Amino acid sequence: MEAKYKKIKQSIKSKILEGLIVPYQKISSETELMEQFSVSRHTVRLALGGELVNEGWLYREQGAGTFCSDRSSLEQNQQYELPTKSIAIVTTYISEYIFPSIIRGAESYLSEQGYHVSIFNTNNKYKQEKRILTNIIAGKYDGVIIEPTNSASSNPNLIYYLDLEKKHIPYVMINASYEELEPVSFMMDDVKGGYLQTKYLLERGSY
Amino acid sequence: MEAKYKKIKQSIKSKILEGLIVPYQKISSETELMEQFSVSRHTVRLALGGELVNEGWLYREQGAGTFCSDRSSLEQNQQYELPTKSIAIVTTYISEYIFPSIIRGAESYLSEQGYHVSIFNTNNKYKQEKRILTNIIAGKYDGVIIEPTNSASSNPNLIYYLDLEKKHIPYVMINASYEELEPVSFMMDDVKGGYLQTKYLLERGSY
DNA sequence: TAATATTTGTACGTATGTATT
DNA sequence: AAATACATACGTACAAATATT
Repeated sequence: MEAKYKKIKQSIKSKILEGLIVPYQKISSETELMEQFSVSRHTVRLALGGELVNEGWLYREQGAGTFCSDRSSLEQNQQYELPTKSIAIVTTYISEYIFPSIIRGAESYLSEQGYHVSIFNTNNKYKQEKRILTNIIAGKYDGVIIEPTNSASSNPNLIYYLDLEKKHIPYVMINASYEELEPVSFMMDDVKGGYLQTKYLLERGSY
Repeated sequence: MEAKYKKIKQSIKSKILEGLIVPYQKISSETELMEQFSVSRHTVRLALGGELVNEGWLYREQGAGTFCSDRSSLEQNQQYELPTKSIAIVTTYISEYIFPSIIRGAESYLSEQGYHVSIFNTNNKYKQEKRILTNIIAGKYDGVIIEPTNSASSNPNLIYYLDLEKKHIPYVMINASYEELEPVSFMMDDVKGGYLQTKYLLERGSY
């Protein structure tokens, strides 16, 4: 570590680790560091602009100064939490006629409530529907609006719908209903329907 | 992205993403890059020595040269548990005018490729945008098409966009771009745009 | 083996631009 | 308006590691 700029880096890094520099605190300016370490500005910038910024120790604001980063959020990088509430809307084909109206109806209510909307299309294939359902059941979503695959015939994924019920994940069907299933099941396809179904979904979700 | 060194960075990054430069391949020397781009050595080093090395795109060996990193091992560390591929589309208001066209353009291509589309709306609020971005970073998605919040001003969530880059999650911006960000960044808002951006995203995703 | 050339690393100087205070 | 602070970009020189002759 004979390089001058590396000594400066280590000095600053140490102060951060020791708590002598705390998040959002302004550190010495480039000019001041030049004097403190008796080096050129180029060397100071070599020290500041490299890893210290890139690895999240410092951040710089042109005209303002160089500041200590708040690493608390960054260190939990592996621990990104899931968002608060998400509703999944599953359709057979996203480009289908029902799509825009359902989405608009649902979104106008959900956005008021601070929910997220995730949209999936099954391509009317059971395999995809299964994958989506298992994904939803895994716990990522708090409610489901679904247009079941092959509405008319029996659905091999019924077991997953039953799982939804077991997990108390409220769901609403559009354009279909299965006799085997107890739950909230409608048949609607317009804007008002989207809104009402969504509202219903959220009310059910609060038990 | 008017800075000379940023253009050089982007040029090199693109060649890596496009496969024109493969892992362990030696790239042009600093002297050659000086001539190719008609800039000083200082500017070349500004381009090479920053994020490109720090984020694992390049590695340098004194006396030998600058080489393309092998990122395959790095990427497998952030194991995607997803059985299938998902693309997230983030807009400010789902009901906005750009939404239907973007969705249709994107979906028409994505459904061919067997991808899922998830849609989020930020309500043009940083807090929601942050929640969505952290969710995406958590590894559920393989690509992002995003209309950034408050396109015009600086975005406090820039750090999460940088995280996207670190995690090598390809993303495309619509209706905005930030100078602080290197990557694939466009400005489009029609159906064809949605299609092209999506196609681009998938091609980038296959490195 | 030895000398030379190439390539990246460190460090200095200077100037101007841009953003903030 | 002026001062401060970081950003970009030109230049030079020499050191250190590697590659080539």
